[in-house]
Amino acid sequence: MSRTEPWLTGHIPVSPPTLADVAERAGVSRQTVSNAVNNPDLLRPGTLERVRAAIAEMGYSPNRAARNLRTRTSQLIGLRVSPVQEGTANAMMDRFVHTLVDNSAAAGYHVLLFAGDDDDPVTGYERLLRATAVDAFVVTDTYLGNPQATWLSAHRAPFVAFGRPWDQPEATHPWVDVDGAAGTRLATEHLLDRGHTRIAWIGWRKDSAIGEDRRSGWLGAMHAAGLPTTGLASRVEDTVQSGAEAAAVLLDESAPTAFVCASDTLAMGVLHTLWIRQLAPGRDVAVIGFDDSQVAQVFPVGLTSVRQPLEDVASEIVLALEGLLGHVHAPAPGVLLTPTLAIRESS
Amino acid sequence: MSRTEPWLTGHIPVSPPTLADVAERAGVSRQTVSNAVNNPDLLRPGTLERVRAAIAEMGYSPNRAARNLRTRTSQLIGLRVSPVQEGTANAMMDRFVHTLVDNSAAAGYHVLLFAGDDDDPVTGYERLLRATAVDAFVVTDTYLGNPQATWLSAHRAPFVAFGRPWDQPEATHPWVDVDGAAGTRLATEHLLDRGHTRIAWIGWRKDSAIGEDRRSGWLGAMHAAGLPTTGLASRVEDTVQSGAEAAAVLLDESAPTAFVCASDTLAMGVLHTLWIRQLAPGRDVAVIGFDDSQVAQVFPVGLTSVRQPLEDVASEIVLALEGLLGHVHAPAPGVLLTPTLAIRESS
DNA sequence: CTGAAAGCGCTAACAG
DNA sequence: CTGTTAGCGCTTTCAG
Repeated sequence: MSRTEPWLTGHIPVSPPTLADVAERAGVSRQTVSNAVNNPDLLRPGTLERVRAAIAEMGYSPNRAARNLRTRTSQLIGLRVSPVQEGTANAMMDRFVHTLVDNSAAAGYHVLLFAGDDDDPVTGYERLLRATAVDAFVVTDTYLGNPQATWLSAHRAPFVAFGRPWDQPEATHPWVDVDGAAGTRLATEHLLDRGHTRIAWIGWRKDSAIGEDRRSGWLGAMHAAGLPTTGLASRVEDTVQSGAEAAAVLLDESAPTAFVCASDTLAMGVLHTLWIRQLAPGRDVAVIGFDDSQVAQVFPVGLTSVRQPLEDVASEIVLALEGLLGHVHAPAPGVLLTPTLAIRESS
Repeated sequence: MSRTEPWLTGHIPVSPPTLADVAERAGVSRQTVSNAVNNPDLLRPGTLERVRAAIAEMGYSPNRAARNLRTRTSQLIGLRVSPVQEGTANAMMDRFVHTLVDNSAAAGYHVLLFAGDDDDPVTGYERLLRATAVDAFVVTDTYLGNPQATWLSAHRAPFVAFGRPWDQPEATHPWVDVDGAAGTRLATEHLLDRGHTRIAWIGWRKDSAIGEDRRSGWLGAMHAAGLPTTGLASRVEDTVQSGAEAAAVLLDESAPTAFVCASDTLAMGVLHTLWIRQLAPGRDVAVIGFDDSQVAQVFPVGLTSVRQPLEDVASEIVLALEGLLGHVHAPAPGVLLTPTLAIRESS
């Protein structure tokens, strides 16, 4: 592959070979070359081989634009990137994007990144759609109240969401999500196994559906174990500072021996408070975060964290996309995956 | 914009309007509509307004594939994503990609992500190039010895590198890079200002050009201050573990009061060793990392870190790309940007 | 199984 | 300043 192709050799840039060039060389019609590429079964073995040889010799690849124009597809999947949030541990998207790119490639798609500002999340989608620049979208930021999903549905644009349509039970679009409650349940049960009984929760404000979901896993596990939860829960903003303050208050008032947090960011706050109070994470007080971000992995003590199976999420999303675009009526409107626990020294 | 467009309203999906549709509605020829979009100056104000009204009414956008076929461009910039490295603090790419997407959008380009495996870094590029699927590439992983850059140059493919062609002085392609030596010099001088004199360096193996560059900044600043550096430098692998071990050895043998590290990952290792030895970062021993990763930002103590001006890198890259694609012979083959220091509690 | 004809939607090059 | 003509490279009919 890394051999120099004839048409790229010359010092004067020359346009790549076309179907017609290959056809002439192989002594067949253009159509036959097209078939050799797209429907090899239609060719007699001998012809096929001859055409293939010509293709290889000339370094031919079908022109994308021409094919797109003809087939009315682009083999492109749109993914909107929202502005980076500094100061949070959310490098999760990085991992997701990577696996999405890999999975899409296997299905013959590329990922097109486009910018979007959070004030008007819809216009980016609309432009690409009208220009028929992408075949479908992957929508990730469903936590925003999800105007994109609603808009895309209304406009019959193919898309798959990473995230459940929390507040729209009537939504029928395909989605893939991770069971946050199962994750925190896993975390809590892990701590119960370690002998902890006073396990605190630090999560987000009540208006976050994801936050409430994660909280319910902790609550359920505690109740199932017959343990009280009064005074052991806190709801704050997703910052290190808030996590640290919440931990301090909880330690003073309820003396928990372990913390389950809705995010790694909050868990870092807890670790900060422990450090100030000379408490050793994992030995004196256990801490578990959520997302298995790079911060959790690199942090010297090693932060135990709930890890989303993003590889599986990506592959399910691509599967759903293929269903959507293959005009196969996808059977599964929603897929819920279970996270795992990355256990480290902090628990 | 978020108003429902006529052609998207119906419950039966109907294809978007074409140039011809708009032309008919506006009572002009197709070419005039094309001009209204691409060369508005050519139209008489009255006609222009009439055409624009028709465009708005029908919700018309030029079909991308058709335009691409005709103009032989794709308005797409290819960016290869290599497999995620777990366990390192390198979320830098995240920030870079975001700013690249934003800057590209402003220039009328989208970013196409494609997968690449590190064993054969070239084939992904070749396929896209042959299919004329992208107009140009941005190459980021120049530290690999850079076979991509060489290959792309040889094949006269337009690309801009993020990273200098360290080992190829004869390279003529445009590149944008960050002055690592300036960054570590900044860090070292900051520590000197704070009264430190025994400042240690923990960096990478000698075969890393970037590593040697960063090391030279520390070395230069120390020498400029007339301070000795013997026994104060260590070269290890880029892992938390290695950083921790190197710090332990250096503390035992040379008793430095400050560390400058080639990466945040290594700095985390140093912090780990300090923590084990009950030394307070920033008070007992100062630590400075490199990259201002999320880890540095979120870490409870707050890790001072050299921050690459990725926004500027992205905008310079897009500038270079525009030069390349506009067939303007770009005047600047290389742009070197200076990093800043994000000062936190660890120093 | 192979070939010929047609056209996807757009814009470059002219002519009026 | 506007309209006509031509064709980018490909695939989808439909005949042979």
